[in-house]
Amino acid sequence: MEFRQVKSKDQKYIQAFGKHLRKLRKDNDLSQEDLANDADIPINQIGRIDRAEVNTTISTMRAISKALNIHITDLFNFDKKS
Amino acid sequence: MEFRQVKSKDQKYIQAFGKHLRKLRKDNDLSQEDLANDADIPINQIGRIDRAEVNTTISTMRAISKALNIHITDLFNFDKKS
DNA sequence: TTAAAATAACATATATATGTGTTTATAATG
DNA sequence: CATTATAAACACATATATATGTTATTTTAA
Repeated sequence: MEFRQVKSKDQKYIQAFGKHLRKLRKDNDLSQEDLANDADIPINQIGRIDRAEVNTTISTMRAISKALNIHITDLFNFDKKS
Repeated sequence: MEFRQVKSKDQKYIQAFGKHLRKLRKDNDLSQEDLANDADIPINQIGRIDRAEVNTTISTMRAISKALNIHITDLFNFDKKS
């Protein structure tokens, strides 16, 4: 598969999303593995979202937000303007 | 493909998401076709989201929220508790 | 330098996004 | 009521991408 980034025109947005998720995770002192375990998703998937390799789905976002004990919309709080 | 629903354990959540999207769309007096045109996504896709046939992605949600002139988080406002 | 964490590089099943055409439902109108 | 138009649902098919898995390499921290 080689190094990849999401192809979407929303690449920058998805990068910001990943960066924000990483911050939320680190603020909680969680490793990718910790969060993956808590959210019950594969370890690698967290890294892939962090690095904007995927344009993830509602259910994955929901699993992550639950694991972080935040509302799903908090995952988008990096984006203060519409 | 026959009648389908998302298989995710978040099926109910995704149904609520779709129902909420339908309300937002109708509040703006938009047909599925109108919204699809504004968001530059296929006509059918709006209906599929409405009916919870898909577990949609960030980029699709973003396209829709832009077309509705709302913030992406508003698509989750049906869900007041975490 | 050792261990832990994260990145990368493969591969694959399943699902999203898309497209086209048909059928059904809803609304408007003569 | 019948008819027409519009909107939405349904049924099929397919390219691409997400989610997943495994292993190896690199980075970071202890």
